[in-house]
Amino acid sequence: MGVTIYDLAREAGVGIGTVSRCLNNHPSVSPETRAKVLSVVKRLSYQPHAYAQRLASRQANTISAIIPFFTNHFFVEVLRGVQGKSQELEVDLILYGVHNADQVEYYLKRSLSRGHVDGVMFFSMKFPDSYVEKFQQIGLPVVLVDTHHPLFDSITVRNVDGAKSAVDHLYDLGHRQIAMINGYSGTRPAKERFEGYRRSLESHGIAVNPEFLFYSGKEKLDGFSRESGYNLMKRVLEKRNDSSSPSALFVASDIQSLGAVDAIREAGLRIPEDLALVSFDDIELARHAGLTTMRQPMYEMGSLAVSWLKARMKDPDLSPREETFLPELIIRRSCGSTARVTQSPASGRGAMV
Amino acid sequence: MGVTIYDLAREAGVGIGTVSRCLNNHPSVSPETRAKVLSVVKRLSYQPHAYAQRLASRQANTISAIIPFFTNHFFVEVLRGVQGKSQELEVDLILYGVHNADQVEYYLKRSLSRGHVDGVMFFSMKFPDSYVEKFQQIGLPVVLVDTHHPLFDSITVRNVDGAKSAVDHLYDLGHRQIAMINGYSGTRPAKERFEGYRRSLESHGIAVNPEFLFYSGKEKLDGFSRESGYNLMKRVLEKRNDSSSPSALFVASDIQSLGAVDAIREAGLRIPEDLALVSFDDIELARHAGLTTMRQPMYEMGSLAVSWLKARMKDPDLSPREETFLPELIIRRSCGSTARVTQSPASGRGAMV
DNA sequence: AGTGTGCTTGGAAGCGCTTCCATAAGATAT
DNA sequence: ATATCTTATGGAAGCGCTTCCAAGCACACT
Repeated sequence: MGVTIYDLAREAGVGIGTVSRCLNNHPSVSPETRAKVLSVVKRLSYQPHAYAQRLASRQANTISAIIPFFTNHFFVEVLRGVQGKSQELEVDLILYGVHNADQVEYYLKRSLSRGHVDGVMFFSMKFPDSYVEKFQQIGLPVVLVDTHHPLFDSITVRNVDGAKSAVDHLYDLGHRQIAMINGYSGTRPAKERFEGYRRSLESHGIAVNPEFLFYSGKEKLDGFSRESGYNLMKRVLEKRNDSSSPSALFVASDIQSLGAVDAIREAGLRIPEDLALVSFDDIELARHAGLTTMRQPMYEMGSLAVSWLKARMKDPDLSPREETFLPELIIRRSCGSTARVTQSPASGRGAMV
Repeated sequence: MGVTIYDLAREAGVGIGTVSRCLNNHPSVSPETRAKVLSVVKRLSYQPHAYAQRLASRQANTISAIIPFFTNHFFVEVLRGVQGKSQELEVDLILYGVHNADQVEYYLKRSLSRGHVDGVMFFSMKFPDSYVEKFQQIGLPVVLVDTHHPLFDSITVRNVDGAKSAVDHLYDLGHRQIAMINGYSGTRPAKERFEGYRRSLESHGIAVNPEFLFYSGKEKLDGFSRESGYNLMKRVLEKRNDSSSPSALFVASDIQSLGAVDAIREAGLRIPEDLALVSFDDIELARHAGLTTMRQPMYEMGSLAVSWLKARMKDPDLSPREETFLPELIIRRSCGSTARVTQSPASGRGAMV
């Protein structure tokens, strides 16, 4: 069906080796021969057979990304970075979107299939221990993003420092009664973001008030959902009439913050006058909703993952690297700060809150 | 490096043909032999070499999606459908995200590479004429989504009918002065959505008032952007003090609608009391912002594209099919209708407007 | 015993490349 | 003119699989 290098060789009156060398820019081909072959290539509109190349050259020029799919916008943004860099580096990207836990194993197995991909990026989930050894054995490069394992490269965000900055910001605005709404306490982000909260308060000589801590249970998305934010906020508001009530809230994720906003409005309270809010992630909705939040450099993380993977493909014996990104405080209206940092019309405006 | 079927054959004391047959569930293998081989497969933790399989079997079991990347949420949702179905059908999905026009050709060429992919999905952009013939020649299946070409399968949305429903809805709510904010007039969506607007008005005996038509220029994203919505809305408001001013607006896209909302709030007007709004797309932000809009069944469109591609891969001589999806009216607060259709907490609540 | 039938099986051929080795043809040195 | 080195080339081998053909075997039927 297709035109092969044999056709090219016959047509150009040369051998297949020469044709191959022309196609791959091998130096030892005379200019005339090269020109002759390339003209035939054009004339027959030859297309190389990707899998034959991959089989013969023993590399796939393809990487896979195993990523929880579109549960929130964090991943969209990360994926953008991954895709951008893959393209720049001219590798194919196979997308494995995880919707439920079973799929993780399936995709890992699939990636493991010899020669299928040259490397794997694994996002935001616990890398199953049972597969660590398999990957090591086969020597298939792995880069972890937003998750960690000592034997693999990993790119994470500094949740502790980020959370501390968020709470510091509320403190600097004069707040002393700062509550926290968190996700499920068994998750790393929840633990680390609480730790940042704790450190900020302690550094200012404030003791953590257990009454001010609101954790979600081990529910859908580990509590990092709009619903959980809504429900936890209700509980915060119930306690409001007690002796000491919080004047500000640090919410562990933007998506929860959105739910919290709903609950606050229902109660007829104003943000930030009655309750100031700072959250975490900087998903797209946060910009729209005017949430002050800690931005994770998502695009950069995705992009870096691809670069690292490529590096590791070249030199598989590199020892594991780690990179941590520091979240950046994005000031919008929900915190009540007058110092607006972001100035673009789309973020400066943005509806309500 | 890896375990091959030769290793399996030697180890199990059978021939390579038999091994291959076991692996592929070929019927003519005795149960004992099969069991023996499979146990060896497990013991050596054999992994097939994807590209060798693909080379030998002459099919890639892979499809590619060429898609404008994350310019708006339409594509995220479509991609979700594509990914979900690909997984169900066990084909690999290569993602080609288009950021600028040059990449289209590059990706088409890449997909064309013999044996690389078994089919291509092409989204929301004009399929370049120069490539039509090439795909036909090679016989590589193509499915078009949100765009059209007579020689290929295509899945589109009925913009005209959708726009008509949107405007009908405003009419039913009592509005007679209905303006329209549109994207760049050279694009199909802009043309078709205007056509629906026109038909609705005419069916109610209302003449189209040129003063009520606001088109963006050929700017970024063909005017389907928040900025353009903001700017056009400003122009609408400037004209507001004239003799007859619109009481409602049909906006050609949610994203423009969001900009329009910004402008309306700046002017101190209320939605829907002073100005009712209906737009098009139902991106995620629309739900949050409480926009009444025409929902496109994005997930379904993506999913169907994969199904069709698979069908066409089986039977390449199918004549081109077309499917059109009818957008669905999603009533939220921006239109002022009291008949709430959507009741889920996340959509019923949702901030402002 | 002879012939046919259906089920299993082994392994060669072939998918379209890359790569290596041998060789031919010049170019340079002796 | 001969030896030596370079440079350019042809094509076999091999990547790991699928598939097809030939053949072995057991059994049944004349």
